Amino acid sequence: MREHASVLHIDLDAFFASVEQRDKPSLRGKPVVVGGVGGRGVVATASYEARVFGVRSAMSTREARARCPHAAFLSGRFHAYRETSRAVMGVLRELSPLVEPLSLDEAFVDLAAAGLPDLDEATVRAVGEELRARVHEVSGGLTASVGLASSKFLAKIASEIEKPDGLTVINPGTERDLLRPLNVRVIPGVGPATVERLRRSGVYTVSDLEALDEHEVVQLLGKAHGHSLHAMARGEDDRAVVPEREAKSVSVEDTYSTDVTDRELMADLLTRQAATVAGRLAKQRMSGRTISIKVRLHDFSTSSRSSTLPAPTDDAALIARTARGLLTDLDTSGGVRLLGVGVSGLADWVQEELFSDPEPPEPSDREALDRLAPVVRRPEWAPGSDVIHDEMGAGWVWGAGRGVVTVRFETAETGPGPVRSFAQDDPALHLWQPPPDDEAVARAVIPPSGT
DNA sequence: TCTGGGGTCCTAGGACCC
DNA sequence: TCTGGGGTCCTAGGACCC
Repeated sequence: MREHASVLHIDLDAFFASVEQRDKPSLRGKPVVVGGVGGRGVVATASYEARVFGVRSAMSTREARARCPHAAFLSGRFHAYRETSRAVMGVLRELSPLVEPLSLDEAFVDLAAAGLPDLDEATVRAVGEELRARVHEVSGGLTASVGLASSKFLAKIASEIEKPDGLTVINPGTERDLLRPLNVRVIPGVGPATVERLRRSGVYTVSDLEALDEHEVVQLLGKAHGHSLHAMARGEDDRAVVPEREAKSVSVEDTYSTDVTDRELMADLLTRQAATVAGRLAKQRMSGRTISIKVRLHDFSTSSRSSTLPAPTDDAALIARTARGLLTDLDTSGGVRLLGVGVSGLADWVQEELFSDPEPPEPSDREALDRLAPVVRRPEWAPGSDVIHDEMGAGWVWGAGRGVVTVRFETAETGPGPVRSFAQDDPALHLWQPPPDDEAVARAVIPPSGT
């Protein structure tokens, strides 16, 4: 626990809707709802004028329309939101090097790293107010709510207290009294399922939770969750403000306005999503080993399937082929409302382990390969021992499974080359007859249009 | 015609290895 | 015939957050 209220949380009020009102004066003072406008859309943000009618985030757009038919329903201009967000985050970073964005409209700032002369209440309050003014300025008139406290958890609660367009400082020492009467739902990580479990144990408020000993909470909610909730109920939270975090996955998903029943169409949709994911990976100079699909059926039940490749890839064709292979596993006969493709297990694009294990063949191996004669196609390929070879160079078979063979190419002249994928039964792939005491070696004869 | 899209983290079981 | 005990990786699902 810090001795000063040096963690700042800032939250832009009704962010998406406010940007729309900023850019379209005719919407000012009127109910605005930003979100999915189609038949299966949900509300991302409602302006305060729309909230009066009971419109809330995550509500279906259908219901929002019923509650507030005269609101403006907009699908969102993420480019504008991102730009405004960038300007605001820039202001925060002028204040302290330790800024942790949580989303486009929210961030923590560590004032202990801001080089302030003092961190007493009057100082942090003044800093918070000045920040709100600066944000108003650079964002073209948006309002923000700011909370200041001795931890992330409490700073976030603080910013809610005077929302919108307000500022609250929770002074160190007063945290527990402030928390006790609040609903357990205020604790981060307590969602509907946890609320229900706690309710069955007669726990409604933070003070109820505080009365339980740690063992009981862990029993009820599991190790990690129980531990952190027990601590937070006591106002204990020593999580640091971390400025940069590496992405762990990249994914795309789409809900269709009507359920998809045609398997071929599903395959096409997955292929397109794979291309989108591959594009994002390439843009971030990342690649990943685990390919996942997500399928939501007509009844909203959701399944996922994943497959881990031997080496990271950002290749759209390989991601697509793997994704389509994973779909084979699932019964979609009732129709599908959502499909998604994701890649996780991310690595920087050029990473040593990509090339180091198993050892790529030495250039001299290439000559050895040339002396071998092709005979038959191989029914399956052995990662790590089969070698594929064509005019691009020599490559090891990295992965084989689910109908796909991945090959990593490398030559002495060009160095490490791409990871490419082939259908396991691709007629272009030929087995080379190994010498009597040599291990199995393969050769790929790839047409120019290959992969 | 209830219920988005982008993520993160945790759990639990099985495989596999030493 | 009587069978340990970790550790790590992988998969599937669930909860949660904005």
